[in-house]
Amino acid sequence: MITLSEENYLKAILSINLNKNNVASTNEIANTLNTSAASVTEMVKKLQDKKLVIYEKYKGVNLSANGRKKAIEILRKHRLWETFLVKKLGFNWSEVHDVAEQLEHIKSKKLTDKLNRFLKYPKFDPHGEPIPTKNGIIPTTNRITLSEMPVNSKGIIMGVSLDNKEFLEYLTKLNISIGSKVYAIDRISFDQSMKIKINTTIEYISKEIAQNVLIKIK
Amino acid sequence: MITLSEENYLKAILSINLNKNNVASTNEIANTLNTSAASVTEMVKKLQDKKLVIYEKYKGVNLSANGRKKAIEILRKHRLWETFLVKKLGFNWSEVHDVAEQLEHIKSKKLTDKLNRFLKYPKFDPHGEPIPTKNGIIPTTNRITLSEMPVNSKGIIMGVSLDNKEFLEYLTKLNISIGSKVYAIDRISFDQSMKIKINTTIEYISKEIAQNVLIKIK
DNA sequence: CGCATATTTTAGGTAAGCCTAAAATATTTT
DNA sequence: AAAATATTTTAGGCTTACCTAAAATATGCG
Repeated sequence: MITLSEENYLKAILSINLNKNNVASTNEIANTLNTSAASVTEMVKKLQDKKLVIYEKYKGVNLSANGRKKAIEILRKHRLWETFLVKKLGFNWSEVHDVAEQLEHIKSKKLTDKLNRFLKYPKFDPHGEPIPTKNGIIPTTNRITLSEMPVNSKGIIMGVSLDNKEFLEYLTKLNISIGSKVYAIDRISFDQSMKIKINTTIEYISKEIAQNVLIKIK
Repeated sequence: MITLSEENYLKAILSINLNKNNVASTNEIANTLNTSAASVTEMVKKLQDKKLVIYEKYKGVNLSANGRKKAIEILRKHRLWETFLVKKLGFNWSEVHDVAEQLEHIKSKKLTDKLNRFLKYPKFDPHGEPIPTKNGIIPTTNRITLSEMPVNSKGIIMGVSLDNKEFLEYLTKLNISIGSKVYAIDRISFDQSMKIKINTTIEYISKEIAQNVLIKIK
């Protein structure tokens, strides 16, 4: 049996893996989970005993095949539940994260399958993130971040890579949502901030925002 | 903040309260939760410090007004989730208990409200049990148990008072479900077992079964 | 390359929630 | 009402998951 804490560690390691594509360091995990480095070391040893991670002292942590499978299952549940909350219960995309964070730990394969079916096998969650398949594959999406968009090019908002309430609410205020048309007008080399057109409105956004908005180029 | 364990204790005390309408003894709680009497004593002290129960050494435990409110909220969530699982996801009534047992602990008032609305404000769960209202009232239902039914009287199955997989599957096998017509043909005084007619079929059921099936008399 | 700084691990401690065994109290039987 | 039995509480221990402080190791800069 896998505990709630263990699940959260696996999820954190997967998330670091996907975002930076390399091994997760002790400090990175500690920051992600708002815990101490010492606690991470301790837990990582436990996960290693359970063959869920591959770990070498001072060298960082990686998921084992089995650990990755478990982590992806949690991610799958998280994204299915977010979809349910938005599509069926009428939640706003900025308020679902905390609840999905609880729901993702519900243990029942049957429930996940039935939920998936009820939602008509969705491919993306409300933030535009791909929902992993039942057999643990995270569909790739050829998307780039807004910060990588060439100046004078057009695109469409496909999603976000950060599930943070303030961030999402700010996007809503700028009228940035999935499907919006975006045109990159200028990028200031000093701070990498950008001048963009969202649908028909001109907006100025910081590097931090641009890095977390996903675009499909036209 | 209230922990998962604390929630389970409150729920157990409420359940004993409702079924036997009196204070819960240490042993009763321990049996309900499959834990030791010593653990119960310890936890009950903690709940007393938090003003969730009223407890006097060797005299048993009762819920405080606040504790009762909390316990009823959990019961409400449990029954709403069971309704969701059966009505929306197509689970069988005998398989929902364990999953609902997990879902009932999800913390989000908004979620409960939206779920309730999504389900169109159901009054009863799939087992025929009344769903507590948002303000903590458990609607009363004038039902009797099958074991209390007079011989030679007619009734309709309204629900069950036990949420146990084997029990529910056995009922399904006997074709006993909510809405079924029942006629009490005979009761054997030796063991209180009964001969009944379910719709058009004659069946023999034990006292244990009869005590957990709820009937509305015609 | 060697020293300063940053990162990671170890050591030792805490709180929650469980346990068993023994002691205290309550209840039932004779 | 005293003895026998049942229930409840106390005492002492265990595991999980957290913490801080100190020690060990790795990294980066002059």
